[in-house]
Amino acid sequence: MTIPTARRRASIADVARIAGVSVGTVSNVLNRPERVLPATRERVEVAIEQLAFVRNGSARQLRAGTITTVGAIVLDLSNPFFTDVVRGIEHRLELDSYTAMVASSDDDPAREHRYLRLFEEHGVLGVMVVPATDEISHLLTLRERGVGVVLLDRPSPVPDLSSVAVDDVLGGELAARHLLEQGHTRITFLNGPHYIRQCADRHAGVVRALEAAGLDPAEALVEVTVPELNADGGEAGIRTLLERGDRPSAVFCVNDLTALGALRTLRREGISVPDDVALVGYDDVTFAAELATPLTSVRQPTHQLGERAADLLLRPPGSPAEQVVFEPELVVRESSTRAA
Amino acid sequence: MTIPTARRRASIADVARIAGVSVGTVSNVLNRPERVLPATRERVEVAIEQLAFVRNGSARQLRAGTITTVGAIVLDLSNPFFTDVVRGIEHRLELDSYTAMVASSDDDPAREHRYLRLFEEHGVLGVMVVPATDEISHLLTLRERGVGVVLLDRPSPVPDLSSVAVDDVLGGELAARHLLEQGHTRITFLNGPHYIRQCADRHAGVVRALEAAGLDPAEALVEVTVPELNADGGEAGIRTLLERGDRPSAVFCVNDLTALGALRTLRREGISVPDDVALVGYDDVTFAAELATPLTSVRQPTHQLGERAADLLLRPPGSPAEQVVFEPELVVRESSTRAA
DNA sequence: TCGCCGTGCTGAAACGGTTCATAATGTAAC
DNA sequence: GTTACATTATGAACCGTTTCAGCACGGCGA
Repeated sequence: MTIPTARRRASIADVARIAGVSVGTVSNVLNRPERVLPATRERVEVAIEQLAFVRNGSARQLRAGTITTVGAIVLDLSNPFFTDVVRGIEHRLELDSYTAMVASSDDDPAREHRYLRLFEEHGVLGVMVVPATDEISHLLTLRERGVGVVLLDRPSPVPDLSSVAVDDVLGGELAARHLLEQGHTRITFLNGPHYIRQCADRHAGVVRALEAAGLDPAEALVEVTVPELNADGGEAGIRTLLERGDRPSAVFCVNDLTALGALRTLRREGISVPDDVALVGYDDVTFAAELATPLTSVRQPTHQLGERAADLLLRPPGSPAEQVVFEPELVVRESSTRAA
Repeated sequence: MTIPTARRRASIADVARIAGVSVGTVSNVLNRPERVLPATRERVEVAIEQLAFVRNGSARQLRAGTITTVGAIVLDLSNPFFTDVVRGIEHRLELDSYTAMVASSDDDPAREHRYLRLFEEHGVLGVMVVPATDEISHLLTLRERGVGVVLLDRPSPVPDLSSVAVDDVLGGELAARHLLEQGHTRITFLNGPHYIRQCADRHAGVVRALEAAGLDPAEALVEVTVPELNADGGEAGIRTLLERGDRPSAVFCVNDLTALGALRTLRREGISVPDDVALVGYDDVTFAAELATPLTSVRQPTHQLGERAADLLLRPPGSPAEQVVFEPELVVRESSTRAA
């Protein structure tokens, strides 16, 4: 058992003493080396090395107010969508030597508040948040207190708050239009509840595509609400359909996990994808292309989403707010294209 | 365009003035409310509310030395294995109201160093690190300076450094033994290069299983080194085999992504899994169970890995170092069990 | 010789909390 | 009425930096 040496960390004063200079000079060596004579600088650097001196970030920040840290809160770090967004954020921050504190709220507003408070106490420059609920007044008051705020994956409801989102209506439209182009005249949509903005928007997109094709959504669209937005939800959705005796020809799933469950269940029932049923997912997760039947999916520019959010946050204070909306892209694979 | 109010954040002195008490009393309200008369406390709380006062974490930490932040560095946040580990860490930290700063090093030692320095400057209690290389002397010196260190997913090479890892030798053995029990007498192993510890260990496990079964590894084991540890690597591995005219009956893949590529390629060549070839993966990623042919895989206790690491880090200083090694578990699914 | 200027360094104030010795006040015991 | 003690509140010292007014010194022009 080793007793950790509880020896106090070396301070700038210790360095100054060893080097035979004043604390001000040590600080200059650290922050404006050009103001210090090379000979003096050398002595200070040797002392720093010798003491293994590491600046105390708290004192530094307290005095200088300098902040190179930002916060990011996403709903779920185990969802590839959000981890990709975070990668984009980190990527952009690195350019300016900023660093991110990352946390997941797990859809829990209380956790979101806890992390926001922590970030604020640590004096972050700003935060990027995927809000757990539609209630964002706390983010507005946070901003009033001087903390930068950028909404992630959610368009801002007020014009003076920056946000970065993806056009989910367009995403739904792309998916539906593709299926219509494949000759289908009736689309089954395995969707989540409409109080989730993404679900409502994607639904609106499907409706738009149907109307553009001269079809009546009341007839041409069958919407099935799945209990969960994952593979089990997809399985349940397909079973519901089959039990009603409704055998779809084209299925659009609100995300790839749901599509995965649908695919599995259709197969087990002896229904071939894409020969009997065309299937389209959403998110284009990494394994979508790797399935036995590669999955057609709507890809969102996750990396750019994060990069742009960080970009907006790092702009000089006083810059006008911006609402950025990215366009999703359809990636066509085997699951929706009947073999020639 | 809104001009952000550059108004200074309210300080504890402001609160004291408004409430008509001293700064010490405000501090007591915040930290030891039971020492303050309810009436006084009330007045202070009203003032806090009124000023929207938020403690300055830097000043707090500078003076009190109190630290409730820890750092975690993993190789790649977009790998589900690591995100699950991080979830475990967060889960454990939450019990004691600690918070984690998370970063990914991308296998880059320079990034690892940069984040470690940042964490140290911010006075973290300790760090949990999946080291990017075998070189860990910087972690030892970091610990000498009073920062807690726990190695993640890597057994410690020195006895007085704590670590949390999974027994990869056992994992390899479990996979191989399972295939042998299915009646196979020759195992093909799609593996990565042995300088990656996990690959070398899993190989050793396979050898152990073969020897235990009385087989000569020189004959019963065919190892194919794949160019990448992902689906393309798996595809390449299978193609190499088939081009040599070697049609395996049992394939063990070093991870699930590799297995995915192998599965896809075998299928395309008209080789059935599991009827013609038994297939086993490693990691038990979320979609392993969701494939058209659900994949047998070696599951690692990722969540526990993270929880335990955080646990070790939070122990009182001076606690003896511990090397924790978890046991992996085989999850048998269709891909390796020939239909009866 | 004197005054002026630029360079390099010094040392103390300030940042915003926590902590602790001390003061003020009230209560109980004798 | 005095002493002893518990309860609350006070305010100054302190944490380790950055910043900045000012000092020492040497060189230069008049």
